[in-house]
Amino acid sequence: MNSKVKKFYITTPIYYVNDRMHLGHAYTTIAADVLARYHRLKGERVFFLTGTDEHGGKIEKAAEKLGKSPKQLCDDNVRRFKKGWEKLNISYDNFIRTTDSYHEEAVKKALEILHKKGLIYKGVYRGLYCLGCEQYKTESDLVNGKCPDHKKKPEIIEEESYLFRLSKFGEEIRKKIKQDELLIRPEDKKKEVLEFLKGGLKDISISRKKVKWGIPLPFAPHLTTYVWIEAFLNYLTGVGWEGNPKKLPEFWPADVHLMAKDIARVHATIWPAVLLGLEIALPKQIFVHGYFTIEGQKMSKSLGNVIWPEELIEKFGVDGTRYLLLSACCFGKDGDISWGKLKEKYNADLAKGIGNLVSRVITIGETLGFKSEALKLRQVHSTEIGKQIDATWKNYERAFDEFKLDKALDSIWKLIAFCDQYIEKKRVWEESKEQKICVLCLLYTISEIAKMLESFLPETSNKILCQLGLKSDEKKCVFAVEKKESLFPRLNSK
RNA sequence: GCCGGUGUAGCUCAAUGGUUAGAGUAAUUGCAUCAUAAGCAAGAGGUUACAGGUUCGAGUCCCGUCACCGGCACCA
Repeated sequence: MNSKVKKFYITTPIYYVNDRMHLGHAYTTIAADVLARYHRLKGERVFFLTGTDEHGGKIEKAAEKLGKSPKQLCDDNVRRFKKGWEKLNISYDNFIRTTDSYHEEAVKKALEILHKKGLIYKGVYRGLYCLGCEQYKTESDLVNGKCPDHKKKPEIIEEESYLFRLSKFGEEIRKKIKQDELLIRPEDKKKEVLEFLKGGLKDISISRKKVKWGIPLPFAPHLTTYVWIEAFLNYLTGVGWEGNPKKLPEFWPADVHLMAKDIARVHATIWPAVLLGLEIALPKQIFVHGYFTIEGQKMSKSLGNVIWPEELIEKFGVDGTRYLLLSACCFGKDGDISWGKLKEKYNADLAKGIGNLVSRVITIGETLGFKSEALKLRQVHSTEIGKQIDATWKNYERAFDEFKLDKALDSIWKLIAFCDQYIEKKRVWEESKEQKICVLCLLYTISEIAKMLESFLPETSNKILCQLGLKSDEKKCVFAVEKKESLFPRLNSK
């Protein structure tokens, strides 16, 4: 393997499989896919990891409710996740399940190491336990000192427990985050984490006595491992780590862990602490994106305002869904969506934007009989259109470097608008001396747009290149245009 | 309650303390007819949540209030 080629390792969180795939899962994963595709396009060696988190009390309970074994429940839901990712064109390199034996084996080794180093020690966990919920509660869970679900006062229970010396690493982690050795983006999330770390970290219990569905602790097999501790390790085992800190996978450290804001804090505390404990390099970056609200309200099943990814795909198509989610807001901030707004944007940007542009240019190309029409690239470079394309590539790449996915899309759409203006200005549908070269330049620009779209809308990108009948080498492009069906049919009122 | 964030055009969002607060979109008007009735252009649209303060100058900094969002460690 050529070590001079840059590598890019990106992860999504592993999703908890107690329920089906929702919009948040889809958003993170699509974003990760776009980034992975972009870096592949740049010729980098890319590894894109996603997967599922399958242990823990919640799964145990959900399975019990359905009369299934936990493993069965996981298998069923994993199938649904994978189907969803296939539908959305997610180009992951590995789908890890925390029940995979290679993961479990490596986790046990890691725990042994931490135990031997004294970073895991035996102690007692004291907590408020609600017999009704069969769960420990925090003070903030309680209403008037009682469990809100069972209206009962929880009991104080002590149980044998193994604790991880998280407290030992707080200061070191704070320094690394402050100095961007562990980069947390956007900036406000970094601030939030730093503020939290100021107060220091407490040791956490990493064993569970009452949860049976989990990885047994190697030094106390009657207890299972707390899910976070083992789940994080997927980022290592997913690229082939076998539990030896001296033998790290070639893709480690991760270039970026992508996630929603709810789990940013644990990723910025427990996970780095585990790595420091194992003396393994920290990931380079944690990138945190926001949530979607629906018409200003939190999405929730009880409000009945949930938008499922499948519904989006049905209405807007796969690429429509990918586009609408990523362009809905500034990547890294919260966004608000509604069916009305989504439809408006679909029509404006996809049907009337890229769809109509491709349609009109292809028609003109066909009318002119472009069955094998060559354009020498040097004929474009010095023109206004060539300059525009160069500028667009620059903006596009700059946006990607800063994870501004919405800005990258913006830059493409500016080029689309430029093409429409150009068509108008040159009146390219009319016969003239420069008509042919103008249309060829437009076809070329559209082929460049298709290349830029590959990361975001792989299917559309393909369809465009197919209609252009593009064959190219370093010096020229040859077009054999053929009109096909609309890229994004306009949606009418409904 | 504590910690952090957000609040800018009808909607989605921009704006290192420095011209007259900008884009896109929607609506309006004019032009165009290659195109999925799509395109181009123009005007209009603002008490920057509210109230005070610092400053020659505040959307930006400080104080307070309100609204919304997230986190608060055994749910993951």
